[in-house]
Amino acid sequence: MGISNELTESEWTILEVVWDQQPCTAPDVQEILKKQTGWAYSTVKTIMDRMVIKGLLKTERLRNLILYRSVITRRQAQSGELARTVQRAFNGAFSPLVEFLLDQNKLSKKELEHLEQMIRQKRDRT
Amino acid sequence: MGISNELTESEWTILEVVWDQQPCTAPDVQEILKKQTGWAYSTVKTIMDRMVIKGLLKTERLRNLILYRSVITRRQAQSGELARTVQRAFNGAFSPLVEFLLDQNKLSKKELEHLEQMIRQKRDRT
DNA sequence: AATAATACTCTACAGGTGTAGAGACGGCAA
DNA sequence: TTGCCGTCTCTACACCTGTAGAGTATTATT
Repeated sequence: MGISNELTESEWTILEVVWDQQPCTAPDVQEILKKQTGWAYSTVKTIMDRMVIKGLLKTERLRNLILYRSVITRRQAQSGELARTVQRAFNGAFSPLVEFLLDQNKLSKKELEHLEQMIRQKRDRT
Repeated sequence: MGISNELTESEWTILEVVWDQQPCTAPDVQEILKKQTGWAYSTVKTIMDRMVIKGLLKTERLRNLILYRSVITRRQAQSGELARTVQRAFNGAFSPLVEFLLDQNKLSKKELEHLEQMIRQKRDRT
């Protein structure tokens, strides 16, 4: 069913780290994000614990440590985010979204070629 | 520069109506959304006034009425939403997004054909 | 064993969002 | 002119999110 809740900016930030490092502790995450965000330890910990409550992360105790893991994969998160965007902004239809991308010149010539190839492959196999 | 603030679900809901009806009053919008959302008049009005403060809507007085208009176009809103999604979930790269769409089989055969054609056109002209 | 270091827990608070009731105000109908 | 109706304004409140300090517990060090 994918993920239904919307992820906040902070949650994405945390998840990126967790996906890379899991299982990991809150201090690990804080250390890694220190430079990028300037968050204090309690900040990171609070967000992570709230994410556990929301079912975004799960924990396991190891001695006196708490190890965090992500419940959803990066792919699931991407999928969810995209689905919501498409739902909200493009009224649920994917194709207009792609047309929109093309229209806005968001893609380079190389990317266009690449895509064309992918589409052809896909099409031939459908 | 596009729109920088993120739109909430409610704001999208309101904007959809305003884009269709502008200039329009808060009671207009409330009436139209009544069935869909069940929002009371004050709810609609409050959201709309907050949107004015945020610069999403603008107002004009006509007699004792307040007429609302959208400051941003639907296209700008879509663009902003998409940009944010791509930034957050796909690390800023558009191409992986489209590949993702293809991978997930989000597009029908017809849409694929259509896209292929569009891409070819685009490519030839770039 | 005493102390330092580390990680965890509790509590707090400001600002944003969803939601809306109650009251004020200005035109229009009787 | 008086009252009613539609519209607006003010105020409120609960919940979520960002942010973090202070205190407590547990482990490691000397």
